[in-house]
Amino acid sequence: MLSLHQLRCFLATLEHGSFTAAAGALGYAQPSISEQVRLLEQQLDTTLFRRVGRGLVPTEAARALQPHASAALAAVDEAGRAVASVRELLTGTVRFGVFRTARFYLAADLVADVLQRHPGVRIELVGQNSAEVLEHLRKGRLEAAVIALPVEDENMVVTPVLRDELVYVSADPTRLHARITPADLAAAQLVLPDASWRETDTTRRQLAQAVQRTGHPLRPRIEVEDTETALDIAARGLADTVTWRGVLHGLGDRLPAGLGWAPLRPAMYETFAVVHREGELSPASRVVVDLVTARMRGLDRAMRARTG
Amino acid sequence: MLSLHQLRCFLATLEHGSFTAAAGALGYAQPSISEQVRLLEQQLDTTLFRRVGRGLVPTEAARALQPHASAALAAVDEAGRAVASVRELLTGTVRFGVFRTARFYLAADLVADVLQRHPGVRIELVGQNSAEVLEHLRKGRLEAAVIALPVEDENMVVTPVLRDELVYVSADPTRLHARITPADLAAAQLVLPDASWRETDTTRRQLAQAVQRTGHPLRPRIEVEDTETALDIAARGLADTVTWRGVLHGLGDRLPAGLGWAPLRPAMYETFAVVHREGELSPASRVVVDLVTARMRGLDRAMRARTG
DNA sequence: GCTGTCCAAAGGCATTTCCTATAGATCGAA
DNA sequence: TTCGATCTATAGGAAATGCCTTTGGACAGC
Repeated sequence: MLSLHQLRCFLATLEHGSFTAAAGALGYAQPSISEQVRLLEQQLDTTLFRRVGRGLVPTEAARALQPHASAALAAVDEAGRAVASVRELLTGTVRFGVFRTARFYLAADLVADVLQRHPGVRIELVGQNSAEVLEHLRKGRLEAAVIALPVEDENMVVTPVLRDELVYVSADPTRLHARITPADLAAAQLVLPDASWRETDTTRRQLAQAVQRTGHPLRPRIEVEDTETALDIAARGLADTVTWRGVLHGLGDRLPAGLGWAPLRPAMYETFAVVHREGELSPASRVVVDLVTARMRGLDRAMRARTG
Repeated sequence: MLSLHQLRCFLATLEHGSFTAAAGALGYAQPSISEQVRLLEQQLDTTLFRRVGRGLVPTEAARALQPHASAALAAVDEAGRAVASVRELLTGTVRFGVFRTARFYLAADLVADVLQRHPGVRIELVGQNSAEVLEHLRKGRLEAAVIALPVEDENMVVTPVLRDELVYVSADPTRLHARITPADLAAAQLVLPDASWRETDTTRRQLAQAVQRTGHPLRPRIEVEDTETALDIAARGLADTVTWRGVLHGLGDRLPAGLGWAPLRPAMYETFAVVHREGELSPASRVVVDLVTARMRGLDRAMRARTG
């Protein structure tokens, strides 16, 4: 089969006009070049140079071959550069898994950070739900992610980065007394997000367990997909909801007007962790992992400070 | 150094999703593919596939590499086809050496013939002069040619194809008596072509030898480069000239009006031969050699018939 | 005719390539 | 959970390839 090396030797010979000169240019001995070109001629079943006296004269076939040989070498060159560019994070796509409500914690700031450091890259933040993201990690479709614990997989490196607390949210101040108990939750008219993931979502399961201990099922009056939709509905006074303090913190003044919150007792926590498979992480993922870790931990400190 | 084989293995792996499948497709054992891809990763200093469980997941680097790898393989493929196409005479350039006045013998018909049989080829008919063309042959810049004898080179295959006779040409009928002798030539006002080649041109040398035997030098009154110019001048009555019967034959009714011709005594002949180096001739040259041989021999027969 | 230059051929060493066999890991099904 | 099928990684050996040095032959220029 044709090889790049043969083409290189051929082009050098064409350029320098002799095997000897080509050998000099490429740093080989003359017979090596001679052999490579002969092999090429044999494989192409044609004569590339007429051996006349002590010189070589390229044939028509050689002239026909030249541009394509150059193109092949150029493509390989370009290939190396393209890969290097991905390796150096100059181009390419960075994929990172996130839990559904990550946007309230990381917002666009994470993306801005990455883009500022690596202006050429594309970013994909993928993930509908922590369980789904974990599955992607297991299947290798994602290298790293930030998701809610627990992650029961010994092949994963799990780095907890933020502990958040579930709070009760209502537009009615009278319902925001000091301690909201599971019994209160069971009695309340609730709107809950993550309709499609209610079977696997860890928040749902925590809530359901706590309420069920009171002898009642968790039966939200309204189910929606999106956290913000749930908050909007709560703001209209149609139902109360629960959400993470981090979400309220992240929304800031974009929180629908009129909403207040109160802690649950016993408190319910969710821990988010940066997760990736054991072994080497690609530079791209490394960058995002570090940024996310730093941001989430900063947020964690900020929220604890406010509580304290 | 990056090799095509590595790229082939890489692309097959990418396409089939596993080393095993790629090996099956390429007809190798699985470890061979595995090794080639590992080598490629090593040389590119990057990971192309994440080994996850029993499958492979291409990385961003792999996606960046793919189009360039394909381009390289395509270029090589194209190279092979281009060479094959030259080999099969579908395209490419046919270079053929001709003596200066060949156009009067072969005219455009030769070109038309070649083009009709091989519509893709380019044709170059090069040559200022037989001596110059012979030199090109010796240096290997030309594969084959049709030139005037003698060719004193034992490495050349010489095939005589046409014998032509030098004739005296004048616009004055009184000077066209039956036999033009060297003495007549010495006395005549002559216009001769091939001014630049008078030292090497075989016609000139033959003429000069014959005239010098009469004790006079050959001193043409006028010298021009082109045969047709010489004939034009002769037609104006400014001087007489000599030329080959084949030229008059080839010009046909494009011969300037008013010119007549007479044979020389003793007669002077020039033999044209198809000449090429010993050994294999490229298919392209073979075609032209055969065509020229046939045409010139046909012309030779036609001219002898007219004489007889 | 002599000399320097170039291509071709031969022999030998080192590397690469490819194979088989096997071990380790994982996934899906029983 | 276990078993079997499937895939990758590794090891070791055989074959092929690549490259070198040496040498011979042809040619060009002095």
